[in-house]
This record gives sequence, structure tokens and C-alpha cells, in this order.
Amino acid sequence: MGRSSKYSKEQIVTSAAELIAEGGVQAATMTAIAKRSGAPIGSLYHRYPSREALLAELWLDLIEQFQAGLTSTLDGDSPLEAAVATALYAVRWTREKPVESRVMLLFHRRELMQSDDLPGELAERAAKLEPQLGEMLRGFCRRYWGEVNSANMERARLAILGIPAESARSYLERGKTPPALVDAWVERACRAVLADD
Amino acid sequence: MGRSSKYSKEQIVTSAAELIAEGGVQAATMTAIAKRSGAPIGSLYHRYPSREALLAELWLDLIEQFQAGLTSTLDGDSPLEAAVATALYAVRWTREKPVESRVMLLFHRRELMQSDDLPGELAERAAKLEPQLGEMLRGFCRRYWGEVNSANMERARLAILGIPAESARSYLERGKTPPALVDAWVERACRAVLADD
DNA sequence: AATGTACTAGAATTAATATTCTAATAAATA
DNA sequence: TATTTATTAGAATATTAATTCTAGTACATT
Repeated sequence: MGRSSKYSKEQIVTSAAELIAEGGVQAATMTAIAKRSGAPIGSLYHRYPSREALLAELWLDLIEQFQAGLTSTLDGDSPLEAAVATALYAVRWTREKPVESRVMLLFHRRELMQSDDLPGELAERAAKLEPQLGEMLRGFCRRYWGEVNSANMERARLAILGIPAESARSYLERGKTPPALVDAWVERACRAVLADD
Repeated sequence: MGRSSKYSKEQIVTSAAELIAEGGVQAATMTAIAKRSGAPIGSLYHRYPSREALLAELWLDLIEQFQAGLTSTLDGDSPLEAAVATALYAVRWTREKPVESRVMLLFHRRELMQSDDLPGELAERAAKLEPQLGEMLRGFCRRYWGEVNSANMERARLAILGIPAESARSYLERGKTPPALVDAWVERACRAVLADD
């Protein structure tokens, strides 16, 4: 049924990610994405209704993949050890996927998805992200403290997500990747934030 | 000598900051800044050679002010206690100046100053920031560990700057301000990262 | 081989914004 | 009060980038 495609969605989205990683969101113009991926502008619009939908899909792909890794890691036996492992997973992820993590950590959702009128499927995917993260943290609080309240939630968020994010960010900003030493600091900080009073 | 001005630089820059805090950098168009501040576009260009120069000045004002506070706090007697005080100063600053801290923490320098060809004075001010921060951290390393090396520098940067930044960021992103509880977590994390092995 | 259909192509159009330009205005000084 | 000049005003222009449109292309199925 019809001609087979010469340029895949993946090529397009990857090109956009590289452009953002190198020069920020504003560098990922439709013309630039076309040039980098080899696909003509017409083909971009054949696949995506708009630039915003293209960038939103890129963003959602990344976050979903990352969050899936977090969630499964935090599911370990000992909640404390699972928390540490999750924090370290996040740091390692940025080491292994510097382009993707630059996009994720250095640019804000608003820059990629400014309006609320995304194509339905994308809007649904976007709406699931935060609840899923909340559910993950809630589970942790229940297992670790035996109680879920907003202070615990914030505390867990800082220890498990915030600290590794920041630890990586300062390197990613400078075009580097967090060195191995950082892992030890992240682990300590994570444990310190979660420790009993 | 000539007509006195009706709209100050400060009004203009403040309006730009509010717009950015509310809607991101892209919301701070010259038209929007003009509307919010009351000044007509012509007046904006009378004071600033370009939008970029206007935003750069805003950014530099904020960072310089913030960094001055950091530097003087980190100068205390006991290096460890001074480090903790500095980290807490940063968190409190975001609590007291939510608009300014949103601009500083949520948006990247590149978004505000994309080119390298800023008017000379601004370029000079921009060039001083990072060295000044480095000097500050270097002094801390010398006093606390007795030795300055890149691992120490990174570690100090995480403990003193990174951790409070992240702790505030997660609230600022949601349009909130870090609650008082956060201070205790920041202090612990700061001490943990700086603790002996 | 003929035909249908998704896809490629990229030029033309539109939309949004920064910037320029020319003409008023009003305060300070002589 | 006359004059000077920084400043206000905002319409006109230029620029940049998204989006649309029309035509061609090649694969898959019949």
C-alpha cells in the first residue's frame, strides 16, 4: 500500500534531539531538522502535524523511557537500597545517553510543548507522566516510612530524583558527562536526605 | 539637559523578568515588555541596543547580586559551617525572590544571551561571573581540605550550589516556593557531600 | 503492467517579532 | 522665554521560521 518511507520518524526525532543538545530548543527549526536528517520539510509535515508535535513526541519518548527505568529500579526489596540504586541509575543514564539527557534535563517541557492543544495521543501520554512518577514515589514512601504525606513525598523526590538530576546537570551544562566520582557523592546525599531525624 | 525619563531601566527590566517568570523567555517579546512596563517600543530601543542586550542586563543584574551574597556568606570562619550557611542562603533567596529565582534557575544563559557579540560592557560583566564563582570555590577548598583539585572543586560545587539549586528548582517549576522543611534536607545533604570518606 | 497510495520535494505563503525611522514632547539650562 | 536634547511614540519595514500547497515519485498490490 503505497510507497515505503525513505526517512523514518526515528531519524527525524534523533536529528531534532541532536540539534537541541547542541544549540538549544531554538536551534531545532524545521529547516535545521530537515537538513540534518536529510528529509525535506514536506516529509516532516507528512509525519507530524506541527513542529510542536514533533518536539513533544521526542520529549515524551525520552521521558517515558527514562521513567520506566526509574520505576523498575525503585521496585527492589529494601526500599533504602532501591532508592540509592535508582539515584545512581539516573546518574548513569546521563553518562550513557548524553544527548538524550541534555534534552531532558537542560530544557523545560514548556519550551517543547507550550500549548495544551497537542494531538490527542500526545496529550494523553503527557498527562500520564506526572501521575506515574507520583505513584512511584508514593509506593516508596509507603514502604520506607510506612506513611505517605506531602513532606515525605517531597523528601523522596529530592533524594531519588533531584539530587542525581542536579549532579548530572552541572556537567551536562558544560558539555561534559558526570565522572565516576560523582556516584559516591550522590549516594551519600541520597542517604543523608532519607535518614531518620 | 533634555527631557527627563518617564520609564526607568528598572521598570523595563522588572517587567521582562515577570514575563519570563510567568511564561518563559519566549514570552518576553519587545511588544510584551513594552505593554507591561508602559513604555513604548521606541523607548526600549532608546535604552537598549537590542532585545538580547536587555535580557542580558536583566540576567547579569540577577546573577551578580546573587553571587555577591554567596561569596560573602562563604567567607565565614569555619569553612564547613560557612558552606552550610551558603547553601541555606541560596534556598532562602529563592523563597524571598521567587520571580528572580525563576528567571535564574529555570532558564539558561543561552536562552537569554545566545550570541557572543553583546555590547562590550555586558560582555565584560558576563565574562567575570564564572571566574568569580571559581575563585570562591577555590578559596573554600583551600580552607576546608587544604588542597585544591578538580574533584574537590566539583564536590564543593555540588554541596554548596547544586543541592540548594535543585531543592528550590523542583518547587519553582511548579510555581511554588521551597517550604521551610527543605532547609533541613539541604543542610544534611550539604554536610554529607562534604564529609570525610 | 496498471493502478492506488503513501511518501518525497521544495517553492510559495503566512505569521510573528525584532528593529528602524521620523516626528512629536517635555524638561533643563541659558 | 528660547533653545537644546534626551526621551517618548508608534507606524513602517525587515527578518526569521512555521506552515501550506501543488506536483512528482516509487513501492505494493492486483
